Amino acid sequence: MTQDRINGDRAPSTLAFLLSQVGIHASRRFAELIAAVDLNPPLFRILNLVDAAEGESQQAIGAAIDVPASRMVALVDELEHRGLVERRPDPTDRRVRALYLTRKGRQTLARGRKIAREHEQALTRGLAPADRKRLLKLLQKMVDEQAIGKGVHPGLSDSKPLRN
Amino acid sequence: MTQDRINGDRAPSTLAFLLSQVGIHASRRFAELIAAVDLNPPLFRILNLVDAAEGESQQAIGAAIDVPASRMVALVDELEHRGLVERRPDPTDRRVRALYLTRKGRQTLARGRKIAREHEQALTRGLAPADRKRLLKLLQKMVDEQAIGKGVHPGLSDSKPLRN
DNA sequence: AAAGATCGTTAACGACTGGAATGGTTCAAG
DNA sequence: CTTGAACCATTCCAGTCGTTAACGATCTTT
Repeated sequence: MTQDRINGDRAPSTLAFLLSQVGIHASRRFAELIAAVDLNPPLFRILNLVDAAEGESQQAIGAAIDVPASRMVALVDELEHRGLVERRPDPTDRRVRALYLTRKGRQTLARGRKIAREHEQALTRGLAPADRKRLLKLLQKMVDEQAIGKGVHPGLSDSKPLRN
Repeated sequence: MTQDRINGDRAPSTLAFLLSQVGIHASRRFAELIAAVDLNPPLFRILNLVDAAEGESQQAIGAAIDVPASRMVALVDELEHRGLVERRPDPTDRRVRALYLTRKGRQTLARGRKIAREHEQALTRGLAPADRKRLLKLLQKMVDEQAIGKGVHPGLSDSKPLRN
């Protein structure tokens, strides 16, 4: 095979670039793994949010992860069709569709979380515990200073092949 | 404004999640900045590659960053239309379109690199030099162990608003 | 010389998103 | 009360992108 004679790595590899590479890799990989329970990152994220705050409105949850209302509809539809989440009328506001997890939803969420943990391990495999801790702190610091949103990022929902 | 009563951050914030957040943020932000010279990440990436290996074929360069041949066409078209890159016939293989930077291409590349440096600084602002170094090493280690490709990731080409 | 790869290109299809417009509903002001 | 602004959920639509498949031209291997 024609070796990649082209030097794709000769660059000093800036932090910004590395961060992008690793971050996107992490996302993609997670998307692949979470597909095992028929979820994609946004869906999984929503399940988590609903669990953390049951009874909230779609938009409230959408706002928490920067997902526009119009998109939330389809996402929640999906979740509801699969019987993972329920839309119930809000007793105090008839406009609102309060979200609740179903028993099945909790099960799926639990399985998803397990996958997330495994992903975490796989990703940090090769890093000593001390390193992990350090990395965590450094990243946390960056997030704090960069005012990085906590949204679900569009375009990373599906698990692209990711040859590897 | 209705405070986001929903706890979007109560999660232990795993390394995987943080990495995704930060990485995607870095990509998005860079896309915004590089737009100042009318480039998007893939285009900038290609410019860099061509500079590093002038005279290479489109596909060779595409392979180096995991961009399929069919996509390279449009990308290089764009670059060529703007007069940043030239397609020249390859003296030894008439199928090949060897790529070369134009004077203007070099100028734009230089400007893009400056932007990249500024982005790097902005991103790591708040991190002590020692921290930066450590972070760099840790990430590098992860990349090595994860066999992460050096591709340009689809879906992150344009600069979405990224409220902030 | 023939068959099988390879390069660049084009066309077609499908996937995904966000914005605008629409009922129904609530809330605040007068 | 009554009226208008703000708000929730939903539908529709349009623009963006990227991937696959097929194609001619050209090289290479046998």
